Amino acid sequence: MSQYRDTAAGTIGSEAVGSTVKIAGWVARRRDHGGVAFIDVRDASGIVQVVADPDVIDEVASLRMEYCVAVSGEVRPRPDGTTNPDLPTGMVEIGAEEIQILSPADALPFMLDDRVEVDERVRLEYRYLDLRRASMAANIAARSKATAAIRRTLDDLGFLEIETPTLVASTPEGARDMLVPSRLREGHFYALPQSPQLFKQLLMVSGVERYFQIARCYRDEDLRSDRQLEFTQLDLEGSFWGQDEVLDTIEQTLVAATEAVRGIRLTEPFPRLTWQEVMDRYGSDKPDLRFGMEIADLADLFESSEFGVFTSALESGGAIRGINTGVRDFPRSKADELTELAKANGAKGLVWMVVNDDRSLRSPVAKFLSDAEIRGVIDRLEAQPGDVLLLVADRWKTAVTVLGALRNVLGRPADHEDLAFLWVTDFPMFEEEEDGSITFSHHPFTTPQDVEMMATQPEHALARAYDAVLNGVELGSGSVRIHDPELQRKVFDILGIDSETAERMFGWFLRALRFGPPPHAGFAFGIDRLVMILQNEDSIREVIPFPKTQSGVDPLTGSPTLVDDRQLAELGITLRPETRTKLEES
RNA sequence: GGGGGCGUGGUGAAGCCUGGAGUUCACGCCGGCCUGUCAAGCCGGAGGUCGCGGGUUCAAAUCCCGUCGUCCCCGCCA
Repeated sequence: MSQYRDTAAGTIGSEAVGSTVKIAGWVARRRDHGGVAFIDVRDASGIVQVVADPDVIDEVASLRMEYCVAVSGEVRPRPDGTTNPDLPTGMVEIGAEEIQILSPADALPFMLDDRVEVDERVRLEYRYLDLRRASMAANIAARSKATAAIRRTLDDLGFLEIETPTLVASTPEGARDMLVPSRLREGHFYALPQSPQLFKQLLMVSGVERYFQIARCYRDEDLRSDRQLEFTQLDLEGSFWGQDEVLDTIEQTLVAATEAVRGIRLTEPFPRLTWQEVMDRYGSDKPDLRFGMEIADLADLFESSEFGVFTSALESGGAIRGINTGVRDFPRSKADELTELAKANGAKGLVWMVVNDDRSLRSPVAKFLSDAEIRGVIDRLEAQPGDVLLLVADRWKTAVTVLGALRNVLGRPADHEDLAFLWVTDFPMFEEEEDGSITFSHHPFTTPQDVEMMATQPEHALARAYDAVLNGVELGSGSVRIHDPELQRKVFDILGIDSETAERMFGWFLRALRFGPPPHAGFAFGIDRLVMILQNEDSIREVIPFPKTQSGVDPLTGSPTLVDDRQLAELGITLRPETRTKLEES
């Protein structure tokens, strides 16, 4: 196998008894009994127990945790009563004949088992040690299995894997660009791609027809447990395609990745729900379908109510919606906490009700409601004694999103043992900004479902855009692209982008659309997020070997760093005075 | 930009609310004993500017203010 070893430690079983093996790896544990010592040697394949006599092998006394060693010896069965059923190699042990210390290790900054949760900053500072832990090694392996399965699937379907540039032109739309100064053109900047979007569309114009890429993407926005400055997407595009071909193909990659990582075969096709439907039923465009607690429309029950909060909401065109959160303790403090949460999500207030044994209600608003209204709510929400009901009367969007947020807080499973994939289709074409202006909800190259509607009632126009969702997490999105320059111009027009601006920003792309572009559609989903959930982790950082902290710092390498003034000079860059001052102060 | 949690020997925690000597527990580290352990065991030892700065007080890990780091969330993320 190599000069250092001929056998993988974790693969040694009873069938190897009697043979002489040479293994190499790290000292995971050392149990020194004086007259005999046990050394657990770990390599990438697993752990095997080495037994050594300190009187025969001098090295035993100096072995410490995480020393890198090579051991040769005879595989033998463990004596009766000393086998270890928790270890795949637990029926055997290696009687050491020679132990060679390949390299020693300093005392560890933290223990490499999963017994205690070490501060993440320290883990990142010594990430190479952190990655030796079984759970992290498993995450790395799972990620590799997932991408391999995706590549296999797409290769079988005839896709070409094609790289696109990572030094690209900055565009003012979308997320903040990560910028790279140009030395050859002083004062000019490249941007790192937020996605290969326009390049993959150009490849369609080029006649590629089936493209994919496992692409690194960059967005200079604030970090979260599911967001890093750089992340990896499966990016994919197909010519002569509509939505169905995209969804079917992406589904195959997700099925293959899940099977590779979890060993389970998902049921296809995944549920497909429209944006309107998931908003109405779950109050989110990325609903978690692992639990019910669906939102009910209660407006018709209160049309002639005496309760002003409800009637005024309805009179102003709003909605009254509610959820049944089931039987739970509901002290005043909980009610206050949920009300705060509702307000933080934009609601004016939250109506809570607890169903009494006699099917009356314990609620601050009970006295304003008629018996018929109370019966109506209980029936509509299929409430039983003890159930806690939550109602919001507000603008439709506010009512459902608030209840959606409450639903997640109250019902979401703690882990990702179960998997609930779904498609959300028929997204709105545009959404309204806080200042009332209109912006695209996907990206400006998305085909509208109805051109007429888009022009006359853009706020109600739907797009041929769709998202993949898993366990309440947005995996990714895609759309049927515009391949008609005239239609593209209309979309820019509605967005308030005049033809001069469009020409300046995307002229090179619009020109390509004048050379016989095929109809095409595509998708991209986050590999990090997918593997995170498949591996039952709550942070994307657990499946990224070398991630950054929330402030964008890598504690291992210290990046980002200051650079030499000479380097800045070559780029024609001077730091702003206020920046210099800030740096000098710190 | 905003809200919240955390910061105590190398690691993890308790102590903080209700101020009174760096106190405790587990892991690790160093030394010793030990021939069947697998989180080995037993005995002994070393190791801390309680993140940093300021304030209150006779006295601050503990109370107050600021600051830094980190995590979670809102904004942001076509």
